[in-house]
Amino acid sequence: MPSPQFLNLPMEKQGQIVQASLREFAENGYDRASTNRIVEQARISKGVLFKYFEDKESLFLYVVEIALKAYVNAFPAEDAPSFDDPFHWLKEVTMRKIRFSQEHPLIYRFLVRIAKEPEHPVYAKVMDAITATTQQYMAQVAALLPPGKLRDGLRWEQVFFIVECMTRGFREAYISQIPDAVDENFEASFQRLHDELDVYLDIIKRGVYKEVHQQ
Amino acid sequence: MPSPQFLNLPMEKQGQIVQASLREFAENGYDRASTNRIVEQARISKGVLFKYFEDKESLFLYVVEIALKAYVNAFPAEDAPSFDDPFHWLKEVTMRKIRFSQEHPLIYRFLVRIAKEPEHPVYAKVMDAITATTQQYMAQVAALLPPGKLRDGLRWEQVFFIVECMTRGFREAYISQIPDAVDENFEASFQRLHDELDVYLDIIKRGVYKEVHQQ
DNA sequence: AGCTGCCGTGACCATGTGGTCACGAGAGAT
DNA sequence: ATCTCTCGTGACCACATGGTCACGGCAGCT
Repeated sequence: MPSPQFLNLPMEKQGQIVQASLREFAENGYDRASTNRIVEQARISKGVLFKYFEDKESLFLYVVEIALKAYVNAFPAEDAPSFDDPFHWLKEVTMRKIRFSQEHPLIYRFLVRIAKEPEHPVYAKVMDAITATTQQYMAQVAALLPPGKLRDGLRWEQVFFIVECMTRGFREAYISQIPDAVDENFEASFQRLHDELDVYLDIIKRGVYKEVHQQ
Repeated sequence: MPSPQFLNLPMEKQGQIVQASLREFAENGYDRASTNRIVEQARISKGVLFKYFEDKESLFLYVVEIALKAYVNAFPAEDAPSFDDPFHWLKEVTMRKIRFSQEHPLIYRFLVRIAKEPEHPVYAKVMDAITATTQQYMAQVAALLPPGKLRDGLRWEQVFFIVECMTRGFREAYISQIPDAVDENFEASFQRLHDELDVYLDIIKRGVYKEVHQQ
């Protein structure tokens, strides 16, 4: 979508523009985001922005593309976790999402913002890409879901649903205001999240399995 | 906040204005909402709207007031449920929220919209009012939380957290697109929700209690 | 009929928006 | 030195926004 001119720019300058756009869109949403502020932040002139991109929407879509690419990269299919229990996998996915939100806070906030604007045309596309990513990540899992472990009447999709709800609330509550830069005691807080998450996943696990999994 | 002029208007006209504002704000959020469209929808002229309300924000705050009043009324303290198990109460609260969202879809969407704009000044106020409502509703519950029922290391606040996450996802998934008017087979779908909700609450209950509660 | 006072009107204002375009700086070629 | 061509500039445009205000209609009084 961007013009060749843009793609021939030094990476640093491309980065400036993308970063400024990400921030502006993340903070204000699509409509309220101002191209004036973007060019100001990116230290370029108004005119050239619209030589690089056809219009505001084109810029937005490009930034969406970048964000999704980064997101997908955080879930490389080749090292999807092997597991003996689907809950290992659920935990791994959640931790990767959290790690992503800490390593790419701007992109994360950008995507979260989009998720709050369902009326916007790209909403469906972005959400599809995101769920597709984790679903592709779980492709092998689907086939291996152990039958008979769940209490009668329960389906794995219900389990996934409740886990997804919980982890979303978890992410929002614990990392709602992430700084732009990575925190210094990153690993320490990461470990705390790890433990806390275990508590909640264990609740659901005990709630859905026939017999209690040994701790 | 509105001028006496407005309050002396026939109720029907007041209703027109409030309804038009609710819809415009619910659909577009505060910033994107257009007073031009509001006066158009409400069939009044631009000038008089700003005689009734000092400015856009004042109108918005008034509408917020109306919405919150309606919400609070949906949780009358006098008939807070008596219970032998906090989960009865959790279920009752959730069902009332769902019922409210079906009986006042416009107001519900309006409040949901606000909940998606944390940067807006009224966000905190609205969220506080909402949580205060359910908390006041549960005042007696807090004192009566049965000790010793939870597995060691678990706290009730963790249980409430996970239930809140689950029920929010539940509401969003099942009633994301509610029509403006109440559905005709209202009670039937309400019963379905009832049953489905039981499944999820039961999962959490089994997950947090020491021994399984008899079904 | 004439006067008064209030309510509602919509053209109008300043401001900010997404987007344009005539201009100029400067590098390379001759 | 001059020409050319590309890239970047920022004043500028039409438009939509929240908000204003001189005006007119009209009910009630004298």
